[in-house]
Amino acid sequence: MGDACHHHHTDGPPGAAEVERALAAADGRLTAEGERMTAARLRVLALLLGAGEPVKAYDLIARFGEDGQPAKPPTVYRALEFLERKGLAHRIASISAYVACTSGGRDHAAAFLICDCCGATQEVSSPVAGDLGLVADAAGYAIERTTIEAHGRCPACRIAA
Amino acid sequence: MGDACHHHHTDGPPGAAEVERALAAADGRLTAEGERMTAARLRVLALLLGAGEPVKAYDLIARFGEDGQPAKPPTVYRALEFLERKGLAHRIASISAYVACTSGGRDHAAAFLICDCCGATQEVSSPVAGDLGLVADAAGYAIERTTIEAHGRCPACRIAA
DNA sequence: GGCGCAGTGTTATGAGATAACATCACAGAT
DNA sequence: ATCTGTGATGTTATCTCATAACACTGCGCC
Ligand SMILES: [Zn+2]
Ligand SMILES: [Zn+2]
Ligand SMILES: [Zn+2]
Ligand SMILES: [Zn+2]
Repeated sequence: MGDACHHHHTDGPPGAAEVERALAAADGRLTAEGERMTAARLRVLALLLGAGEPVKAYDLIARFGEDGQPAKPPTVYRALEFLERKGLAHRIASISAYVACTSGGRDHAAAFLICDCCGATQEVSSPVAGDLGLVADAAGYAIERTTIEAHGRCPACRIAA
Repeated sequence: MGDACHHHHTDGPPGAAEVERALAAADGRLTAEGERMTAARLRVLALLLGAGEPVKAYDLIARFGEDGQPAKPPTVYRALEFLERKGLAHRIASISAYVACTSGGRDHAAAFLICDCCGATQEVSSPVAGDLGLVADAAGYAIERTTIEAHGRCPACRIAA
């Protein structure tokens, strides 16, 4: 990101060590659950974690090969679907991008604050989803998943204006 | 819609008379505001109102001509952009579809309850957006627009299962 | 009547995502 | 050790969604 301006956000991409730890944790957890954390899935998760902000699917596809070779679209989309299903990544529908989960939980409703200026994105564990559930209940709807995204300016970009 | 099942929702498409009234109201309001409610814009709004549920952009394109002639994509996308800007229509990001606004207001944060079974969609004037605003404030974000969508089953489809 | 601006028409292309089918890896059963 | 079913991949092609670019038009304004 960083299209509109070039501010850098404070909680930038995590260091390689942090990424490695997160990858190992994810690998361990899923393996324990009987899931197969394959090379492609790990690679996509590594790219998402390394970015620290939403990434477009075709950027993942382009960066997929360690040697610069791109992947075929289905490879990455399948990995994304798996990661999303397992709560390790989220799709941000309003910008058609994907981001690594930062709230750890396995299967959870997430909400996002997205800076349209620098691209910084924060996953907030939402009281919001709960509220939406109440509204839905009142209307008789049985909710299965939610998309909650707020766009605006992060603290840094508000100042920089 | 109605892909997954064929239940009919209660508040189906509004009758032609209702559509006409809504169109006239929109036309009047925008003209009063100095905006130009052109033929293409009216036509797209009419299609959205007539459907009474979310419609894909390319369905609008296909149905655009009264004689069965499709429109060119930019024609419809421009109209949609205008209608959305004026608060007469909304984009549902999670399904890439568009729907006529049912809550009248001019520029407002909307939330949606969407039935994945029959496609019925309800716009709820959201206390949710307010909550999200609070969360955003706490994080220092200045919110400009929100995307709030809940997927699940409508009352009718819950029963039909 | 010359200008500026908003809206349209048209062509082409970019960006996002999936269908379909062949093949492969692996765990558990025989 | 083989068989066999299931889940994962590789590969090709295609589909859906959306916009860039540029020429042209209608209209209010000076
Ligand atoms: Zn999460
Ligand atoms: Zn920012
Ligand atoms: Zn609305
Ligand atoms: Zn339904």
